[in-house]
Amino acid sequence: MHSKFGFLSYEISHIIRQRFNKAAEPTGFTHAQWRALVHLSENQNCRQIDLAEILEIKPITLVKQIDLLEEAGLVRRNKDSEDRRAYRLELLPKAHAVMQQLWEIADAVEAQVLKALAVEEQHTLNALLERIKTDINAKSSSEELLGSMVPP
Amino acid sequence: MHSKFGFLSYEISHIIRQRFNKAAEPTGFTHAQWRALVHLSENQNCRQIDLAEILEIKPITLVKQIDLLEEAGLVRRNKDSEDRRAYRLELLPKAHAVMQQLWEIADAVEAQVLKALAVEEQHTLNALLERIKTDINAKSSSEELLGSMVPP
DNA sequence: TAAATATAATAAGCAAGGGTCATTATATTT
DNA sequence: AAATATAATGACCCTTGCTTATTATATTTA
Repeated sequence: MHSKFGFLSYEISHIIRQRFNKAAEPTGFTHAQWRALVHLSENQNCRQIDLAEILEIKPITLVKQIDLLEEAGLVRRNKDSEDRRAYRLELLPKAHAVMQQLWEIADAVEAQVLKALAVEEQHTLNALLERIKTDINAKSSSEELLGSMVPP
Repeated sequence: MHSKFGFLSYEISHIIRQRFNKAAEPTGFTHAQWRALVHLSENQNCRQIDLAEILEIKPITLVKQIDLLEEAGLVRRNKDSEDRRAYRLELLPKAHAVMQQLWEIADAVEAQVLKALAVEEQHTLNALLERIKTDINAKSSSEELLGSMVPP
């Protein structure tokens, strides 16, 4: 029998995104922007390219999300004083209020989705997923390393 | 500390889809069509609306996937003899050959992604996700039931 | 130090996956 | 018979992400 981890993880995360987007609709923010906000708050004043790497999306994909967050007054692009090509992303005060609201939605959606599991099982699940994620990241950076050692 | 199950499951399934789509590119099928094929093979001769419900997508979204699978000669729409509005979806012989090839890709991608976990841990992970999925399905059908008992 | 190369942000335009709303042809209920 | 519900689908839109190319700087190399 084949494993269905791929389908399962996709289906569950799809449900989470759908429910989040629906519940967050009045705020005007989507799950993708929410993800950017959370990672930005954990890496304040980073450059766009850094945040893109953290989010594992291409810089051009992030540009549009930042545009939206900037229009909404949650984020400001500050010129990097040391590199005139780059911007530093600043999380504005308004962002914290919005994020509090979005965390409530995110937590509620997640609790609903995970309610079939005991708290201990939820920890196990998260720990297993964290290990998968860490391993993937480690592998891709060792590949990058390998790539840089074998120039074209 | 907030749980990040939503982000984790999204990120991992996104990686799986990306890798699958890349590896399956020569076959001309995407992960969404692959998912439809697998669920159809487990529910042969069902109607489009049934398959859409199984896949948790809207019927109109499925229409396009079935169009592609039909063009590729993997699926045939047969008129339902009891309901002239409906089609029954038949998996053609060619589908089985293609699916064998796609299972190899899917299994390889999954093995790569899950390789940080011991086989036993992989089983635990799948079992936990299955329980989440089952619980969500059970809840949504009881909601439907409830809905039908309280007409608008 | 001038020239080649790399990098940060971004514009233009595309793909995949999914959705809403409306339509047509049947079924089912009233 | 008339009203309502349902299966498939057409027209068109959204979200998230991508590739390729451009501009303005930085950095490296010859």
